[in-house]
Amino acid sequence: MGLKPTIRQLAAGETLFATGDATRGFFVVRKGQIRLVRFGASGRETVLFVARPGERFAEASLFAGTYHCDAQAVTESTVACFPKTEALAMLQNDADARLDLTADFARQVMELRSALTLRDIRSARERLLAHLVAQAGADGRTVAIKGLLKDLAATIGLTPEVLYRTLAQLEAQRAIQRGDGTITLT
Amino acid sequence: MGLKPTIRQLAAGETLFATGDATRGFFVVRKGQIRLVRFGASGRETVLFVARPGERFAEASLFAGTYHCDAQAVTESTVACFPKTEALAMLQNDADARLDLTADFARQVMELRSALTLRDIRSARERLLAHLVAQAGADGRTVAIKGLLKDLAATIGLTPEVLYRTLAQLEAQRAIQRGDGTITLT
DNA sequence: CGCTTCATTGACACACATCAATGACAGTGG
DNA sequence: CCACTGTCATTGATGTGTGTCAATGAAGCG
Repeated sequence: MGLKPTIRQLAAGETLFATGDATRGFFVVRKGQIRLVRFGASGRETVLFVARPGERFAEASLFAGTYHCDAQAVTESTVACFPKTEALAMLQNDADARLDLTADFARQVMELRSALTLRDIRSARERLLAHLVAQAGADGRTVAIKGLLKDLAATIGLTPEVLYRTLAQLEAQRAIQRGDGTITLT
Repeated sequence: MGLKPTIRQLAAGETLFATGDATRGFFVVRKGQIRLVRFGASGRETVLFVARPGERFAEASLFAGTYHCDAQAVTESTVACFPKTEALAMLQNDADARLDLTADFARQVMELRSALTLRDIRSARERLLAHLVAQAGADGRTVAIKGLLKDLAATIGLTPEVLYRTLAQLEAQRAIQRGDGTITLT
């Protein structure tokens, strides 16, 4: 982005914006976690998304007048704020930046749809294999595991225990091979 | 869109494009269903997305040289084809069109993230209630059910039977009230 | 009227979530 | 340098919620 954001610190539990507030722009998490929640008439709250470091949120606020959910810091957090007016002006004027942003959104849409379709696979074994196939590198067989296994478990919608078990089972059946930070399909 | 697409008929099982093909553009389903699948080195296939009438797919192909998955018609289908070059030219020249497209992508990103977060709720009862809260109309209590209940079941990742049961249970507990095509939270 | 699909309810089994315990490992502080 | 602490990875035991199979009624449709 050719934009220079302002940085904002948030204490745990602090509110970044609330439903009905005039939109100020979109944000990127630098540190901590930001929860986007919506409250129903019954008072029941629904978590729409939990943004983690590196993730962008409230993008649609660029095209709306008010926010449609609340944003609260789960833990002590730092966020980069990209003002709406500047971002929109960039979309209007800067051809390269505009295509970048549009292309990035398009790529995210496909990624998210893949992730959602993956969740439709009930079996832990099949879901994990499908994820590995989708994440496989150039050779189509090797998958790099970046980060913790428990985080992988969360991204594919399994509990860590089930993931560990399933990995062990697949390895015992020689369907995969586990290396340091990598998994190879066989 | 100010674009006039070409229409294409597909027989059940017919392939619209395959992995590695040069990108021709993006598509909108008019009738039928189109499956986007990826094949792993092992031959295992992974369904990335099933596009239904009104849904757009292969948007990211506008920003890539080749397709990264196969598109096959599940049933006899009709798709509208929007050529890449024209679409990109329109994005360059027509400010309104590109803002529309970007806004639509941004909205889809948020919707998909909400849908994905919803899937993290294990309990059928809680997941359904969260969905209803998120979908509630202006009064925050009334949800219009467009389409079949079994389709609702699919979108929130439940089997139809479980959805029917959960709805009946919630109504018996007076947590919701069911009307003709509507559900009201109480 | 058959035929099809949807909505609904019942019965049952199993896969996954949950709780619990252990070892490995890194970081920390005395 | 060594207890101490915390987190992650791993495996075991157990229960339950959800999926699955099955049957029925209702409604739309040719």
